Formats: sequence, structure tokens, C-alpha cells
Amino acid sequence: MAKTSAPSTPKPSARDRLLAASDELFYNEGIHTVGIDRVIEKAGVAKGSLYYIFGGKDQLIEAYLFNRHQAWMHTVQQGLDAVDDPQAKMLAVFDQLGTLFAQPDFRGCAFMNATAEALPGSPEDRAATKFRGWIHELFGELARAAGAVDAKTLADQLVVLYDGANTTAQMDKTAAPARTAKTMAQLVLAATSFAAPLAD
Amino acid sequence: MAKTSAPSTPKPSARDRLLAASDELFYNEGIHTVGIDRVIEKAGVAKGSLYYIFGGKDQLIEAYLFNRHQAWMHTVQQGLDAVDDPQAKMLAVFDQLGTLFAQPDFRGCAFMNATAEALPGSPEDRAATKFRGWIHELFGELARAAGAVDAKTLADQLVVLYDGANTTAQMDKTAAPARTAKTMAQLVLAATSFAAPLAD
DNA sequence: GGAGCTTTGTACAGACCTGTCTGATACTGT
DNA sequence: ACAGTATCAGACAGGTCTGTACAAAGCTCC
Repeated sequence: MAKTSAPSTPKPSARDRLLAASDELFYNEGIHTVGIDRVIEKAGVAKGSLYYIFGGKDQLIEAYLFNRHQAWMHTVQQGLDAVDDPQAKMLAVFDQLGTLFAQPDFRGCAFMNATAEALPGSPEDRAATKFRGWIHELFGELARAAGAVDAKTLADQLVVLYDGANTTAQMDKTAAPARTAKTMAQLVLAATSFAAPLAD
Repeated sequence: MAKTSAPSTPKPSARDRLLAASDELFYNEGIHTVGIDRVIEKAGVAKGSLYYIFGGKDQLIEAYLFNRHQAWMHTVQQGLDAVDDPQAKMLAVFDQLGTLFAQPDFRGCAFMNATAEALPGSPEDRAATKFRGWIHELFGELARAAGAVDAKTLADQLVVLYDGANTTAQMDKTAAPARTAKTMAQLVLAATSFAAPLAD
């Protein structure tokens, strides 16, 4: 314990260490598969601290999924901010997926995976429902902003492409589906009727 | 159908009862979530019989996924046989998805769900890999049979649509993505170059 | 009837899992 | 210096899980 004098790396709080360990273990190996003991061992945290801080595994799972949601929202938003054209914004989402898929530890969408092992009403299920609401809102707003005549239909199509890219990338362990989905998104956009050409 | 209707009920073999119970429980609630005791209770089979017949839970999981694979292959084949045109065959797969999604107990693709909670090298992982091989072969052969100039690209696109329909239907609990994906598949086909118009 | 395979019922071992409890030890603000 | 909070370390209770063991009973086919 000589680190106190050197402020180089002030050890993260037990909470942050638990969240980091949860994120890695839950995402890589599944939520049910990983036990509390694995998490606290990786985090270097006493079991009592976990229950002191979070109250239980369910709340830890909630925090894990909440953080995943926030981080991904932030990443997508960065991609949207980088372009101006409304239609280009929709395609930018698939570019962000591409960089996500290329990460060596990519193992699919955390919410799809959580749903696969979750029972209705579980914290996983609730978090996934919130995530789905956001995804639909995202594409819905982008479609409306672009002036799509039938924004709902366009959004539904993009959601299917988004989900397909995720699933294919996970199942086949390749980043290629991001480009494949983007290509199809361009096809869809080309076949969509827009009201205003570019009103901003 | 019934072998003998004279006595009360010619109970199916312990093996078949175990498979039926596994199919229902594993698919509805997840493989890790469901314990052996739940399976044998639902099947009305002694625990010793399960180990006598299958040898362990892993082999039961393998058999469960194998049966799912066979059943779905059969269903898809029926859909293919119902139409003649090569391009229509591709679209027919999405129609089959539609009837699948409409079933009240639909809870996503069994192999995607199994992958979500499986570690690399597990029986689930191996079964999923086989399933993925079949899916790619299916669309690859249909694309070649239709005379697509770039059959691989077309097949990759259809796989993403297939996966997207499955995932969206599961996450949003609606059968609509089957139609949405089929519509996009038609767009994709319209944008694809085919060599021969109709050589059979 | 009898041999051999299948099935049953139940008890049990060993591992693992979540969660609780306790008592000691850091850290932090006043 | 002191109070309050955060954290640690480890033991333990109660439950569940997979898998094993064994004795008895059914079933099938010759």
C-alpha cells in the first residue's frame, strides 16, 4: 500500500471494480453462468461489499445492463454527430456496428444474449425492453427527420437490418454483416419515398 | 397415428418423453436455467432412466438441439417444395418464418438462444455451428440455383435478413418482421444480377 | 418360464450458488 | 481526534444442481 503518496493510479472504488468485472464476465460468459464468487474475485472485492453496495446479484445485473445501454447510446450518438445528412445518419449506425463487430471480444448484443437466458419479468427482461424502446425510437426519429413518408415502415426495416447484422456477426464470428446490412439499408433508402428533399 | 388404442394410453418411451419435456422446457426457459429434476418430473421419468438412456445432461442438450434442427429443416423444405421458381423459393423461407413467429410459444431461434448462454466448445456451440453451416448452405444453393452472378453476396444478404427477422420477432414479440424481411429480400433480389433467366 | 434389457423410486455425494453475519480495518470529513 | 462510512476476510446457512448407487419391478423375445 505505497500508492497513497503517488497519485498516478488511485484505485477505483469497489463499485467501479465490481462493474468492470461484471461487464467482462457477464458479457463474455453469460449472466447465469457466472457466479458472484467469480465476480468478486476478479474485482478484488469482498463479498460483503457487493451486498453492501448493490444489495444483490439482480441489482448488479441491472447496473451492468444499464451501463451497457449508456455506453452504446453514447457511441451511436458520436457516429450520428459526425455526419449531417439525415439519411447518412441512418447509415452511420451501421458503421458503428462495424467497428463494434471488429472488436476481438465482440460476442453479440448484450441485451439479446440477456434475453435468451432471461425469464419474463426478470431484470434482464426489463432492461432489454427499455433497450428495444430506444432502438425503435432511434430509427423512428431518424426516419422522421429524413422526411420519410412512411417513417414507421422505414424504421421497422432498419431495425431488422440492425438486429440481423448483430446476430449474424455473433453467430458467424465475422464483422462482415455490418457492411452487408449497410448495403441493404442503402437499397431500402433508395426505395423509400421522402417528402422534403432537404429542409433544414 | 396411435399405435394401440385398446388400453388406456400406450405411453411413449421414456426417451421420447424426455425429449418432449426437454424441448418444451429448454426452449421456453433456457438450457442452463432448467435443471434435470424439472425435466424428469415433466417427462414422468426416473432420474436413473435419463442417465441410462442419454448418459448426462450434455447429451440430452445435444439431442434436443439435433431434433430442433431436423424439425426446422423439414419445415423449410416443405416450404421450398411448394413453389417452383428459384427466386420464389428464397422468399418462401421468410413465409415459413412468418408462420413460425405466429406460434404463441415462439421465443426466438433455439440456436441463437443456446449460443447466448454457451461457452465455446460446449455441445450448444457445436450444434449451433452445424446449424449455421446449414443456413449458409441453404441460401447459397438457392442463390446458385437461381443463377445469381454473385451467389455468395446474395446468400450473405439473405442470411442477415433471416437472422434479423428472427431476432426482431423475438425481442419485440411480434410476427411482423417476417413480412418486413421478405419485403427487403424482394428489394435485394430486384437489385441482383442473374445469369440465366430460367434454366431448369 | 427365463434371460436380458429397460424403467422405477429413492437416497445420497459433491459441487456450486446466493445471501447473511461478524468482527476487524481502512478511509474521510469535521 | 472522532464519528461515520466504506471495505475487507472468511465462515456459514440453505438451497439447487449434476451425477451415482442400488434394489425392485416391468417388459420383450425366445
